[in-house]
Amino acid sequence: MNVPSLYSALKKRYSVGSWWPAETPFEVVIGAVLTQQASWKNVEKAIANLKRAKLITARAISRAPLSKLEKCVRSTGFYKQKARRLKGIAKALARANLSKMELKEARAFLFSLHGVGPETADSILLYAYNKPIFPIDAYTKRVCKRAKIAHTLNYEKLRAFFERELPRSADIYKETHGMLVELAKEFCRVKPRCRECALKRMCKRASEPK
DNA sequence: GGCCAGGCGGCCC
DNA sequence: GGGCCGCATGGC
Repeated sequence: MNVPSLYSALKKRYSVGSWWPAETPFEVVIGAVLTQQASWKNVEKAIANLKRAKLITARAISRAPLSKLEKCVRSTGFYKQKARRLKGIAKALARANLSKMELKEARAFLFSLHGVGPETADSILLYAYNKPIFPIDAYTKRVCKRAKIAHTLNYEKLRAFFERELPRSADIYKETHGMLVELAKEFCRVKPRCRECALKRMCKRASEPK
C-alpha cells in the first residue's frame, strides 16, 4: 500500500480535529511523557490533578515536591519514574526556549532529557511546536507492519519515509498520525478486526488468511 | 480476571 | 541494530 492511498482511505473515515488536546506547549510535554505506555483516559485524569494542584507550568513542576507530583500522576502507571522524569524535564525546559531553537537543535535538546525518547521528542516537536516531524508510535508501526506500507520498522527510517511520502506540512503530519492512531484503536488492534476494517480493500493482511 | 495501553533506559549480544 | 527486562495503574 502506498501512502497517498492510505491517506485518502483514512480521510474517508476519520476527521481528526484538534487531536492532541492541550492548552499550552508545556501541556503537550506533560501529556507526551504521561502517555508513555498508558491510555489517554488515565493521562486526562492526571492532567486534571496537576491543574487542580496548579502544577501545569514548567516552573511550577520544577519546584514541586516529588511526593505531590507522584500523587497527581499515579493513574498513568510507572508513576514514580514519571514524576521524577517530569520534574527533570520541567527544570530543563524552564530555562531553555525551544521555540527559538533550530529544529535540529531542539530535537537534540529533547533527546538529551532523561525520559524523552524518539517518540516523545517528536510528538512534542510536532504537536507543541508545530515542526514538520512525523512521530512513529506503536500504533503506526503495527499498521505499517500488517498493511506492508513500508519495508522497514526502524524508527528513523520509518519517520523519514512518512516525511518523504507526505507533503511536508505539520498539519498534514498531525492529521495523518492522528488518523493512524484512530485506525489502530478501532480496527488494527492487537487482536485485529480485519473484517470490518476501513482499509481491508487495500491491506494485504486482510485479504490473506490470517 | 487477564490483556493492553500513543515508551524509555539499561542491559546484553 | 535488535531483543529483553523493569517500571505500575486503571479501563475494558
